[in-house]
Amino acid sequence: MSSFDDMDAFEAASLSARAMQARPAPYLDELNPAQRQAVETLDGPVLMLAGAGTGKTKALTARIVHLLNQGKARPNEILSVTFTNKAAREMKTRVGRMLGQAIEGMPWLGTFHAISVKLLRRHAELVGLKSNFTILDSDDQLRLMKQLVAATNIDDKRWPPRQLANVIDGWKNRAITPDRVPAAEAGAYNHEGPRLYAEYQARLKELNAVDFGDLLLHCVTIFQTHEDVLAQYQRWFRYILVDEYQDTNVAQYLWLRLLAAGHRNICCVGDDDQSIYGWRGAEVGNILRFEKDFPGAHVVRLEQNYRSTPHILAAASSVIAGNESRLGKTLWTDADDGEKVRLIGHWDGDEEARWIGEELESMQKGTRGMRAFSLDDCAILVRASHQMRAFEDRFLTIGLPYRVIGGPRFYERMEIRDAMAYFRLVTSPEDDLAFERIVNVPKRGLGDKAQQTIQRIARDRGVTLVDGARIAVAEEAIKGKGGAALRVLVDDLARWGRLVGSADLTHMELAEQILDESGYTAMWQNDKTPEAPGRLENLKELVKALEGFENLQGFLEHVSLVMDNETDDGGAKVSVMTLHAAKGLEFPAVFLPGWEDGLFPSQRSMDEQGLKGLEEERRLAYVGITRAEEVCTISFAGNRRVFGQWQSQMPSRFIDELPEAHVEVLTPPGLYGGGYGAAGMAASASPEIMARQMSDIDDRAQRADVYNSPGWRRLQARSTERPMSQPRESRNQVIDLEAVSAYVIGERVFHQKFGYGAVAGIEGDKVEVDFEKAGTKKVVARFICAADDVPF
DNA sequence: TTCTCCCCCCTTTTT
DNA sequence: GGGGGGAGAA
Repeated sequence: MSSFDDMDAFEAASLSARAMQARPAPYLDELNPAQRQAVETLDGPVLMLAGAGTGKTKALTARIVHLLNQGKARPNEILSVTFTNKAAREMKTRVGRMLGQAIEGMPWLGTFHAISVKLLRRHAELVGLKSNFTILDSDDQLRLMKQLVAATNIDDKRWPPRQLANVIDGWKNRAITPDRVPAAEAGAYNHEGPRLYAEYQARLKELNAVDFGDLLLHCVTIFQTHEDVLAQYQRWFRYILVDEYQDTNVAQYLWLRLLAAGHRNICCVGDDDQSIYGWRGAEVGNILRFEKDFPGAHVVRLEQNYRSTPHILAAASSVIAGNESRLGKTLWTDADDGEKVRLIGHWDGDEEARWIGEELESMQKGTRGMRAFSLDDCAILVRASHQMRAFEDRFLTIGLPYRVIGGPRFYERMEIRDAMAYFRLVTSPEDDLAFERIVNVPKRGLGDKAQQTIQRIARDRGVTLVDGARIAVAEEAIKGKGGAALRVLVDDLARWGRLVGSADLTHMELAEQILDESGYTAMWQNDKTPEAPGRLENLKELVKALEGFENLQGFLEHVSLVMDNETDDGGAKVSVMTLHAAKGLEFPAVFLPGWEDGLFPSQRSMDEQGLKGLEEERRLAYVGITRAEEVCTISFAGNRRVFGQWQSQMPSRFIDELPEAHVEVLTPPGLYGGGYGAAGMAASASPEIMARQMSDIDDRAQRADVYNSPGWRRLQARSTERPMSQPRESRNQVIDLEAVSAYVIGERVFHQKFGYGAVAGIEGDKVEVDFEKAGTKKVVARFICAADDVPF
């Protein structure tokens, strides 16, 4: 039954081992010396420091194959952990391809979370859960937090429940249980953090539910408190492989270290320069500390890059060199030069999207002396998901096929969540959160008051909400229409529950029946809003997605772990995704739009994390650039809509860090030449841009002022006054001196974020300003401008 | 109870 | 430009 004693797996294992032993290991010949060393050093701890594009997945998969080939382990004795489902899938197919056969027998190749679920289902009772526990999504999690906060005397305006969720997540990421919250952090969330954390955990237990963080945390707890269980797995997992080690958080680190403690056959692969999940609790320290944790570890560095051209590599290296804390690697390649990294500035975000759209169209035919690219070869990587909409809008207008990866996800849509809540409730009636979600969806006349009655009854008798509702119906605690509707709902739930696993109908039919009989489908059919048809479509797709699973439970678990619904209907498409989602991927042509200070690097990251945040942003820039194989196009806009308001933007500081010798500035006519006003616009701008410009009130004045803004000056300075060949130091000096000398003490200045103020002192390239609202702050000179020059 | 309007705050990034 | 929450009306 369990994969532990899975005979199929065993069969597959011995089969493949024999098959591989019959002929030599061709996969080894394809490796370079460093990769080969990483693959062949099978026993003992190994740390593979693998820069971007150095073939680490290849090495990792070859290592798995080699383990099997050498008869070191059977497929189900290898624990192989990744961070994303995508990476897990990829590795599975690559191992299969290398072995020359489909590989079904690797049950322990998966994400930390997927593997943890598997472990936890077996040992749930050790942490007070039943093995059919539900996994809450962040939506449920937040609703639970809200309830807890509401029950406390806390102003949820000042202390948003979301913040509590972050605090608790942070603790879980560091494997801190409620009883172990450090004294220094007892003040978190208005001093209620630790108590609410304990309450939250208690509530989860009542609900027989876990959140994402719990999956790992519970496993660690089990390992720490039940030596026999731990020992069993230590013996079972003879070899451990970990991908993206730089992204492990403390909980994951403990999880791994406990499992590897016996034989220490652990191979971690990572790149400190690609650590981009610090906000999720990732500890780069884990990778830096590896040799201490595992004395005698073999460290292998993969530095030959097989992905990108030298220009792209040089640009990436130059940017990442700005970071202080790194192990340091030198990537090299023997590829031909190819295109320089292309840099282009735009008037605004719409213009940027328009240009990229047009560029994509011409690139399909081949343009600017480059080869032709298929849309599948192209990707647009953004910092924040809201940037994707501009591209979607544009691509829809011009009919350019695109695919959004990791955007608003299928399973996060309202109708899908509602439907899933029905399914959840039918398969596990104790799922109170699911009940709350659907009790009045569709409208059943069960408003706040009725729901409170149900809650009260349930709490008083210590039963689930469904049972509470049943009692309310029996005792007629809820009168009128609502009461009648509740009776129907309760009966329906019971009836559907009896149909689960029934031989008379498939789980797809059951799902359909639930949606129809509950009135949920009808609710959307009667809905006249424009999105209703789409929602019905999605529901159909949901039922269709059920086909791939044996039963409803299996499906629900899949969904909670794999939030994306991969449906790709052929045809070449350009991919649009966040930089985070792009990690581990590569594309011949990459567009990196929105390189503007505040957006990228993100203001928030810098505000909250300071230099640490900036360095993580810089690593993100590095990840972005290194996704490109042949062409990398970076762009920024002078103006952008932020929360629906036009705001002038300054080019990202990372742009200054690009090496000039490897960058080509693409300058469309009319942008920098000063002729962007009426004349230049008529010639080059598209009708809709003109229309928008015309509709902007006093746009003429605005435009004139933008010319004087520091960002605009910098833009101009960059492309015209100083040729790209000028050495970098002197360029920076020029800018800074320029900016500083522009101010005198006492002068009234303006700062994007802090507003108006008076210059109080000048120090290098920093200016001390007494802001009227924000107090005295030292700011970088180029972020302020004379008060008269304010761009609006 | 529900609907609608208005105001506020907001947005990193993901398993 | 958009969603959530509160207030007030049908």
